[in-house]
Amino acid sequence: MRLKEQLNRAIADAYAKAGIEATPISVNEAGKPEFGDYQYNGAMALAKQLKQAPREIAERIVASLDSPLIAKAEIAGPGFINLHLSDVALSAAAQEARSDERLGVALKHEPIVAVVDYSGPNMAKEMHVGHLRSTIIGDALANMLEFLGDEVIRQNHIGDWGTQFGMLIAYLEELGEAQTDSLRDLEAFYRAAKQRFDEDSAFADKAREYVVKIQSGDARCLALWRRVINISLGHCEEVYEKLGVSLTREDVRAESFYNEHLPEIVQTLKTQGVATESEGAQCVFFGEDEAPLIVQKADGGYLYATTDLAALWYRANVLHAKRISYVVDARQSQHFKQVFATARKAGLVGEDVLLEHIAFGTMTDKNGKPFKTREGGTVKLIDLLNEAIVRAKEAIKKSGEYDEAEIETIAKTIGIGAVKYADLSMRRDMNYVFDWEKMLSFEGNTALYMQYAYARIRSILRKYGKAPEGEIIVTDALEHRLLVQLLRFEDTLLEAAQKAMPSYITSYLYELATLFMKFYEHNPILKEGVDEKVRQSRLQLADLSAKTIKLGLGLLGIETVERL
RNA sequence: GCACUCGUAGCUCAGCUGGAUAGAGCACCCGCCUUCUAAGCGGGCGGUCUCAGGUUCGAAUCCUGACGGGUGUACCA
Repeated sequence: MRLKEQLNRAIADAYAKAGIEATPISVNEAGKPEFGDYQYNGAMALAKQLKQAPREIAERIVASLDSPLIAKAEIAGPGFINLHLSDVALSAAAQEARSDERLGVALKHEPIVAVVDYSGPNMAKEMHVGHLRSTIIGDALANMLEFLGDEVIRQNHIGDWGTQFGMLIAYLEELGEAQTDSLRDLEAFYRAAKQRFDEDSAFADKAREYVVKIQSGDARCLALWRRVINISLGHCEEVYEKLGVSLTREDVRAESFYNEHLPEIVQTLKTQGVATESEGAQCVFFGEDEAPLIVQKADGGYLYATTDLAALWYRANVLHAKRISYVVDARQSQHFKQVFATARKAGLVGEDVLLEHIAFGTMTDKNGKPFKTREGGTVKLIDLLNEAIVRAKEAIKKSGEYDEAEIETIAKTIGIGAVKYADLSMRRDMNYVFDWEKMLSFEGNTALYMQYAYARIRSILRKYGKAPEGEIIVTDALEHRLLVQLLRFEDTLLEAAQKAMPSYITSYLYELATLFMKFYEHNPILKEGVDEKVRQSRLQLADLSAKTIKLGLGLLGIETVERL
């Protein structure tokens, strides 16, 4: 239910009715339960304009306020309007939501094609913990947009093109082409190849020559290259599978895919005068103090920026995207700013296409330094995930009796859930220090808290065994708050999707689960002595809570289990 | 040098389309399992929201500056 939209409309109507000629501001969620559910703070700002006391203005607004959603509007302090929502209206909406697969969340009226570019691992190395953020934030964003009705095209812009591949295939050839087993540990393979490259100049020359050969389409080199890419992609898919990320091979649109378009991109930029030559390279300039965007090197080679421009053109003109979101580390802000500006200037994307860099902070080590692949201190992503599952297993064994299969499922669900939640629950623009304990914690505000709340509810519903029915009757303030929180789901989701902020969802879910836990402690459901109508009502509140938690976590890519 | 970003409780973080006594988790102290899962609930402790100005009826939130951390800054991706 779009609560804010409805309340804002009610306020706008009240303005019109009261003859107030001004654009109302938006209602806010109330800071404290005593202040109602929502508050409207627009009266104070009007005082000067209307030359009237703010409380009097508030009274005029309240007198004209007429909405079935609002049970009571009170004026407080200097002119706050505290809105108390109607339990009758909310109950009806909640019942509707409960019987709807989408929990009452409307599909967009005008869906668009939205491209989400995320994960983008380098094929020369294994994924490490630094790749976690792009992968799971991007996946969450894609899921949210898709759920809201957009046609989402996931794009995994893998790094499969560049100088390292000459080195890798030269080394693979040297080992003997049958030796693909040695690629199983890609990190070790990379290190060994690098060592050969650094120590033997003849080998280095061959590696460089192979780069050219791949790019010019030499069949044998291409075959070797494809072998490396395939195995490397297999590693990634293993991680995606374990992580529960929705990316598939269909979503891969590698750097090499754009290779053939690069010359025409540069040509276009040159023809339009967007790119000019400087020190032999083709550059796009922005300002005195700003380094240019180089689109073609002095030696004729193309760069990262060129590929991104080609990708942008492709996404806007072939895929017809109207929103293109790059989920990439904040360190590349300037790069994207320049690439977007260049694409616009050259008309590679239309004015009506939203280009956004969904920047996220860097994951660092304890010294505040970003993880580096070649420094040995890197944690492989697959190792983190496996460790999470092991620790989850230990925690499970302490707390209950499960059979073997159940242990596997539950450990994976809560272990992976913990890792993803630890990351998603923080604002994405924050840097943070990688910490095993934090990633693998099961206490407090973690995925497990929500998963536990979910399992508790499912247990009650299982025990009851039938579908609850009848009205939802609010018997106390706690139930009212739970009900309001449940109906705030759509507003939260809309904002999270619009701003690409998965942490809005985690905050929401934590609050919801907290309210449910309190409700659970204080308001018995199946116990003796509970009035039958109240029981039916509470069962429904519990049911919708479970469904909302499951859906919300699901959009974040976090699973639930029926029993914990 | 220039640009971007962050600076909130001992630690990790919410809150930042300006609003009423600034919220969680962890840690620490106390209480609650003979009835729906104690991975939980209740209570306590803990803050000059980095600092200084400004805008405003009202600033953790907006603007300017300083300080501190991180990052980027011409042919890597």
